[in-house]
Amino acid sequence: MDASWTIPTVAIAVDLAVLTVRAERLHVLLVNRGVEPYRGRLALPGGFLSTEDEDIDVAAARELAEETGLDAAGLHLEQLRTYGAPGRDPRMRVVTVCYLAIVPNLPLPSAGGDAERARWVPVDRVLGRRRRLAFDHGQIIADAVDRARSKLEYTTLATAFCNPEFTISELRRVYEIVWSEELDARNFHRKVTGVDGFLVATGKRTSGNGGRPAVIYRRGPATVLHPPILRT
Amino acid sequence: MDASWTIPTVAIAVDLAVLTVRAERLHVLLVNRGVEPYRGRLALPGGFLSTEDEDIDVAAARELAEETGLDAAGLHLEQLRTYGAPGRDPRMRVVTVCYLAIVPNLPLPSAGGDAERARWVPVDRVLGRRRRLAFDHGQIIADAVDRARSKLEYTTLATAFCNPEFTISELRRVYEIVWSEELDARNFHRKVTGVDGFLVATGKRTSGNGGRPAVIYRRGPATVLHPPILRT
DNA sequence: AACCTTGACGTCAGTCTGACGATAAGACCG
DNA sequence: CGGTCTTATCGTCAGACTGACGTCAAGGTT
Repeated sequence: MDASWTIPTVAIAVDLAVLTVRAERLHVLLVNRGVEPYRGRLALPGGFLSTEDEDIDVAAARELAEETGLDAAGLHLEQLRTYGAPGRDPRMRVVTVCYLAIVPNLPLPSAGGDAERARWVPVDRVLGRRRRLAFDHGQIIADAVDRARSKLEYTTLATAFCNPEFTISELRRVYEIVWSEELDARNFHRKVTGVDGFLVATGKRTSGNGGRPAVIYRRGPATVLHPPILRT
Repeated sequence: MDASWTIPTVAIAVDLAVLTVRAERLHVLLVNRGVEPYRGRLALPGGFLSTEDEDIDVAAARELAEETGLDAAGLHLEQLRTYGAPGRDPRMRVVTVCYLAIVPNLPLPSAGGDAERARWVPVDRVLGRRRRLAFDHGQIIADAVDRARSKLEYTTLATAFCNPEFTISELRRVYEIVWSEELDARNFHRKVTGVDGFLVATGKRTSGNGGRPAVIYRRGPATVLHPPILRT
């Protein structure tokens, strides 16, 4: 470090891996890139900091709102990892702070600027190398799915895939689809109702679905699962 | 975003939360800051990227080597989180990518440049607000300790606190000290020897410690614990 | 040799788990 | 209206796991 050394500065981007369960499959939100590099390829939604002073978490929430039209408040949004290998963007040095967002199966309000290019893509179609994504976004999605899968075991994250009110069956379908594994409905019911603060009964019941009406729950105050619900 | 908008760039720093167990307590490596801001305060070791092209993971390994004299190869080094609130550094906008390093209880080779100012500080003295650290480093240490505590449950991370060869008692002391919780030696022995690929016996035994010699183990190929070793 | 210390292994009751049976409560269909 | 299908909820039971704790092994110390 000689006397003429100055602190190097780089561009900071924020990318989002937005996951949801729809049509019995795990999906990730992707956009078609309209500009070089990787023009025409699918990519994670994201962008650069809007100003030099923007908080990173705020930038993530802003991008989520811009790309999905959803308000970040109430949705699950957590930092995933930062990807900073040189050369991952051919234009310039970019360090990307990636976030994992979990949203219920809501219709994307396709109004708004960038959101029109956004679409849901099944993750197995992305991870199976059927499509090559822009940058290192394939790896990022793999990391995001790994994180989500393992957090289902130890936290109440699964409720973030559900609407505010949901049944135990809906919650079980989340586990089954994210894990790609069938679960016994009776044992699952016993486990989730046994965890203190996981589920809160609303008193309401479903109707009209054919079959015995299910009790409708809301997510409880717990954030970690004691005991955990482990994969086999 | 008007036409004159240009991509903002910020300074990227890499900070390290290096944890070890020594003298029956969990310690974190801290340095005395020699420059403003926060001159004279304790801070996490770290620094800016050396060049605009340096990989972030490489920068973390380089800082670890510079500050501890240890070779990052063989040590546990994982990304913890990125802290990017504006104003966390009063000089300029800095985004810090933090890493969690776990090292065995080795004497710090105090040779080398920055390492002379580095010292081990018990984490409970830091977290108890007994000392105010520079920047948001107190929060970062709290996050690092949380991560370490919870990874002991589900991964083989505890072996990273041990020398390459260790006994089950030494491993148990790691759990007890990191968790601040006493564990039954007999049940612990049963659990760790029951996990496939966690421990590999070397065939050697300890001697001269007073008491029955202990079998010496080496870490096995497993990285996750099935079943986990849960806190109460 | 008696005793202390630490490690390794056993016992046992209570709990949790997975596999699966039984019942409840609706829709659908003749 | 009763039979049947579907889905939800509750129960049963054997095997695995857990925590609490006893026993023996194998070295030092006095």
